[in-house]
Parts: sequence; structure tokens; C-alpha cells
Amino acid sequence: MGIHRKTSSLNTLLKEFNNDISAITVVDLVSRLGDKMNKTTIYRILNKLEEDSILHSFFGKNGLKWYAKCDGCCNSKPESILNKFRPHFQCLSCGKIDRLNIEMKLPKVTDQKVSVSQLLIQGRCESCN
Amino acid sequence: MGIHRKTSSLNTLLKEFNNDISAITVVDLVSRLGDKMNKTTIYRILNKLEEDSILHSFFGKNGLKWYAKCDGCCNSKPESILNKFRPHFQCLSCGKIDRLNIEMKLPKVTDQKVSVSQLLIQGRCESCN
DNA sequence: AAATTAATGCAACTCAGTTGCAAAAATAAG
DNA sequence: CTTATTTTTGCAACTGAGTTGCATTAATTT
Repeated sequence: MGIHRKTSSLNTLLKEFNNDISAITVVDLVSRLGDKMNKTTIYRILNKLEEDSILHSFFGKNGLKWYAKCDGCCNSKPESILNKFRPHFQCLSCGKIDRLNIEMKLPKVTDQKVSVSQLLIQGRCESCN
Repeated sequence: MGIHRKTSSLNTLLKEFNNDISAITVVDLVSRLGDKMNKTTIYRILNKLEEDSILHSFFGKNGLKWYAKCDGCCNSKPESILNKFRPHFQCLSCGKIDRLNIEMKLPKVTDQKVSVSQLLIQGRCESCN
């Protein structure tokens, strides 16, 4: 278990993910919450929330780390076999990432044990067209 | 067009991708070729090769940039609609990334124009089990 | 062979993410 | 409620992948 104590920093951070359905950059979180808590704290809490499978993360276009709320799309136990995942879409022009409202099935092709899977689709979003 | 001139640095770099079917980290390339050419050169050539759709890149587990040979899985023209992609598998234990030998179809769900798509499946590979 | 343009090396830089340590806050024990 | 224990936080310094500017060198054009 990653999270042990309920602190105000934790609550503040969690709120950001309730307000927003799309994914958020750590950099963005730091600039939004940087005056309320230290950036190290933000990084550490995000780490723990991912350990607990409350959030999941991936790296977008420029190597920036993105976090999104996790709802069954990944599993903390590496032994489990996942077979579904949700694609994210990143606009290469404005950089924004949203989760698409589809559930995809993972191909049953690997002998490997799968714990996370992420499909990042990149292109140009509607508003940038 | 990214690449304009045939230089020995370019050839040396391209050889690395002929020798290896799996994806390679830039960091790895720098440590392999760092005595033959400057790391800046490596970064710049990789950039150009991606512009020309000869290589494509994505970010793995620790935010490291990976490159792999591109064969129709991405397109330099952002206007085109892609409908297939190839998943990569990264072992969370040893970090290695290989391309899986399947071709997947992209869900026809977005109004957006798609230029790149990458599915990164993560778990434990056979040799780490 | 000379002129042009692109590629390279080098050194210094940027900035996302990390680490160690002391102080503060949260929970547990008495 | 008070004290002891353990986790969390802030701060400052650090790490390292990736970038930038500029002078030099190499490839291509004329």
C-alpha cells in the first residue's frame, strides 16, 4: 500500500482528478498547486496513488509524464492478466490528452504476464483543425 | 525532408537498427556509439529519421525515449488516416522492449485526424519469470 | 576547384524528476 | 489527554536526458 495517512496535500491533489476527466501533466499540477505544496510532495503523492492503482501514468509527446484516474484499466498485481484497455488521444498541436470513450480488448498473443497497457493515439484534435 | 546528406554517422546509426528488431533507447545508442560520434549528432540524426518516417519513437517506463524501425505503422503526413498499428511489449522488470508480431486495427471512433498511434503493453517477459 | 549548404563537435545550458535530511503532521500507544 | 512512533512534508542540492548556439568540418552543387 502506498498511501498511509490522510493529509490535506493528498486531498488537494485528489480533487484535481475529480474536476478533470482528461489526463494531467505533472508539470501542470506543479504549476497549479505549487503554492499550496512543494513539488517534491506532488511527485511523491502521485507515485503512491499509482502504486495503489488509483491513478495511472504514461508518457506523452515530449516525454512529459501524464496521470489519469484509473478505473479498472490497470492492475497493481503484476500476476493478473488484463484484457481490456482504454485509449487516450493526444493532439500533437495543442498537446492536450483526453481519454476516449471506448474499451478495447487486448490481443491474446503474449506468453508474458500483462499488468498495464496503454494505447496513445496521436493526431490533430477537432478544435485545432 | 529531414535527411539531406549521406554521412558516415548516418550509416553507422542505421546499422544499429538493422542489427536489432527490437526498440532501442537513445541512451543505449549513445553508450554504444558515443566514441564514434557526438551525442548531439545522435539526437539530431534520430530526429531527422523520424521526420522521414524511417524510425518512430515513443516513451517507455521511465520516461526514456525509444526508437524502432518504422514499417507502415506511422505516417509523416498528419492529414492521413491510419487504421493499423503494432503493439510493443515492455518488461517492467528488465525494461526491454520488443515489437509484437501482430497488427491491430485502430478503432474508428474519433473525428480527429490520426497520424501516430502506439500501444505499449507492459508486464513481465518470459525470461524474467 | 571554388562556392554553397548541411552536418558535426563541443561546451554550456535547461528542466523534469530525484535524494537526503531535518522539521512537522498524523496516527498509535499509554 | 499526553507521549511516543512513524509517516509526510519542505527545502536545497543534485541528476541526467535532451537541447541550443556557434564555430568547424564535410558533403554536395556550380
